[in-house]
Amino acid sequence: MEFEKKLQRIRKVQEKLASRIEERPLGQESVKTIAAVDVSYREETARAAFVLCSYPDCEVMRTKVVETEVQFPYIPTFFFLRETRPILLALRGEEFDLLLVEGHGKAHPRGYGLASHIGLLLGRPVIGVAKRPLRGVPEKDFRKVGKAYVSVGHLIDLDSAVRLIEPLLERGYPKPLRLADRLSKRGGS
DNA sequence: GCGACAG
DNA sequence: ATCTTGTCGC
Repeated sequence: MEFEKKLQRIRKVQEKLASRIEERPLGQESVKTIAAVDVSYREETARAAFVLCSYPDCEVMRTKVVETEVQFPYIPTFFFLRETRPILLALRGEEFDLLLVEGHGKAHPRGYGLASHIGLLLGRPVIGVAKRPLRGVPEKDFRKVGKAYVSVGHLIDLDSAVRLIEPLLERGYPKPLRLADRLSKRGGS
């Protein structure tokens, strides 16, 4: 089956899974720890960094870096195919009240981006945070917070996501994600 | 040929 | 994301 045919099949899956995403308020009081994950690449190796911080103080409590073989190329709106594996590996055995993922959640053409997928798989609250918006996405599905485009991943609503992200802004971007980004590039190894 | 989008 | 020095622009 050719490439475009496979993508068409995956589009259907995304639309189906999107209906399982749960949006609901998440109070700041219930968040004591917040985690962030980001992935960098070097040849055919994906390196995922995990950072756990206290909330809202944002003191780093723990970090981790893992590496795995790249499984998929980057295809806009199918980003989750490329980063799900390395991210799940980095999150294995970790605990947190809320997770920040580098990439969109509901702010996606089919309402199902990487952050949505990770949230559904984990069954934990997740917020999608990206540096740029995707084309053709309803403005109501995301919010510009500082320099970041925030959207619902899973088990949280947009207003709660925005309120929870604001205290973490540093130079316009959530500190935990900046740390994860830096760690995935020049940490360990 | 046209258009071009998370990382 | 990654390749990469200096340079154009706010």
